[in-house]
Amino acid sequence: MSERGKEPRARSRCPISRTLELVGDRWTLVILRDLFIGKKRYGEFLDSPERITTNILANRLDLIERAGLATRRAYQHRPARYEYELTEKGRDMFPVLYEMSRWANKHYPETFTPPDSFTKAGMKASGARAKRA
Amino acid sequence: MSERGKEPRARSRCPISRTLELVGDRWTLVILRDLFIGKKRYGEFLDSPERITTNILANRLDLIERAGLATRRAYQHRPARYEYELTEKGRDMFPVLYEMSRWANKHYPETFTPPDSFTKAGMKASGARAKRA
DNA sequence: ACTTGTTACTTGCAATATACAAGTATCAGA
DNA sequence: TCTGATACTTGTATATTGCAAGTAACAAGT
Repeated sequence: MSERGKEPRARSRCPISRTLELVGDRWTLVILRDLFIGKKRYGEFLDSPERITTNILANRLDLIERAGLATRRAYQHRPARYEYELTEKGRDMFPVLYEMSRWANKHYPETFTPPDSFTKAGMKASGARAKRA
Repeated sequence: MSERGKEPRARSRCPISRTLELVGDRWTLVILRDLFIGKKRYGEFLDSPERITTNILANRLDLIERAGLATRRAYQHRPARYEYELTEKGRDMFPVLYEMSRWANKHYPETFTPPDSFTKAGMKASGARAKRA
């Protein structure tokens, strides 16, 4: 990947629109979810039940890194192997995931309730930043 | 529009994935945002600064209605004119929009802070449902 | 040495979605 | 009759997605 090039200017200054320009697709936030669960490696993301394809995964990992939501670092050289880790900016996305989760749990009974490990990990990761009201 | 046909089965039972299958695109949630602001009509959605195109708007309004996020009703016949209105299911999406807004406000200083009218309207619309823990 | 397996991708191609421009139908009002 | 408004639909080019296959660099087994 790694097609450089200026990112197109934002459609507007609306914060919702701005967020959607970054993560408004079917896959980016499921990778973020996996990172919150503690997954770090390419193969782990591939194993998720949604079955992301390899080209999309590679593309999204690149976008996620370039957007500063996660960092990539080699945990091994020769052959190079990488791990991805959420940044604070990425961790700050937890409340969005949390509210999506609550919404679906309310309106789609076939969805499962996230395990405490997710909720607690996310709460801790995003810290008091997740609080409000 | 109005291509019927069964909706494809969900990728997984994960509530986050399920939500993204519905609203995981660049436009659906900006239309929801407009509905929260109080916009009701086709032309009002078109006027938003993001400049949605007419075919996408028509498609999304159809999807939004079919998903039960809003209802469509004719406010006038001959010629038929319609207004869209959030359902409870749609109003329940407010916390997601709110958290997206907060996230972008924190990480993208060029985004504006939503007016109180948005926040209050949303809080009221989603009511105590948005509360908890 | 050769084969198999693992990891992290890339490449090719068809299908679908999006953007952009233009057109349509139905009416109201001048 | 002409202009304008509203709510779309249609056509076409481009971009994104999904699916299958291939690649590179090694490790371990036979």
